[in-house]
Amino acid sequence: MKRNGKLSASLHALLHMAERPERPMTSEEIASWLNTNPVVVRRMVAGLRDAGILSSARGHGGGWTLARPAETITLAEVTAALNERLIAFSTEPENPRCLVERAVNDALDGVRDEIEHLLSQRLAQVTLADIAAQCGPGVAAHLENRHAH
Amino acid sequence: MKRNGKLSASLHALLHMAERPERPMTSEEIASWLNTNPVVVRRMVAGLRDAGILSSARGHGGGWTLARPAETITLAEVTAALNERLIAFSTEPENPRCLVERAVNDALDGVRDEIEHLLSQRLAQVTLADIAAQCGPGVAAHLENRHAH
DNA sequence: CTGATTTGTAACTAATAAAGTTACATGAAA
DNA sequence: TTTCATGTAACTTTATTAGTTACAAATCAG
Repeated sequence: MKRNGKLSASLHALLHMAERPERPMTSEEIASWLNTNPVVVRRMVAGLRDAGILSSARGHGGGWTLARPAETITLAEVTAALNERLIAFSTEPENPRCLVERAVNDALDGVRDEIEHLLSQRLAQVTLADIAAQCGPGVAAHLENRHAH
Repeated sequence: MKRNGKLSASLHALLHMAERPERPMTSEEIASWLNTNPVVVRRMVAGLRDAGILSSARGHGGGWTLARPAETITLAEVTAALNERLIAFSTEPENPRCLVERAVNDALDGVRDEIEHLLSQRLAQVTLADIAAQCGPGVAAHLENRHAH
């Protein structure tokens, strides 16, 4: 998995699950799609389970399944469940007593809050089903070609 | 300097320069404000010089000065000059032949482009002078207190 | 019940990216 | 002509992230 690739990787996994909602998928399978290993997958999607987006089952025939229909899962929810900070600039003070630094960081914090809010709104407009539709109308008919690794 | 702290640090430095536009400030001085060292400062602000925001002078009495008034320098320009990517999620493909992954990354790329544009618009509304004004009306009268390290 | 299978997690290791450092060249002023 | 400053390349250090190993806990098939 690429660095800072958790959002992309999670969505990738969720979409494959959306294609076969009836069948639980193991961390092992998911890991092979994402070029990573099962433990990383479990760690990554643990938040999605806690957020009620996925359910997991242990043991024989276990694995991961969508906890609700793809139409009801927005990218905003997925993003929030991952606890990733998407806006990258730091506003940690280097010297808290400097008023100039404080003013700079306050201004940047304000901008970040606004932009995170806008980002969240924008991500809330897209569901997993919307992206699945973008895979092309032929995709549903060619399941076996979707992962030609 | 903190990680991903270049935007904050650069603005911090620029504001101190805006306070004394007549006097060139050395990389050494700036570095001490930012808790870092002069070479890191030079590297960081090189882009600001190239963008016409700062001018530099070598030798005796040299250093860095604002190339134009603080009222005309927006945060958007500063951000662009730093060549930092502020939206942090990766959309590098893990497996380019997977249509699902492509659809996910295309969607995310679209969102990122939109948000980066909004961010840039928002940052364009704020000038260095605006932030200086936020330091409080008393600041100009107490220059010596602004860096009580 | 027992063994196979799968998630859950802690602890550790490796890779990567970012900042810091050293070294030295270049240019300007005293 | 010495001192002070930027400019930059090469290298080192640090912090973060991903990857790995190891093992416990749960579930199901037989």
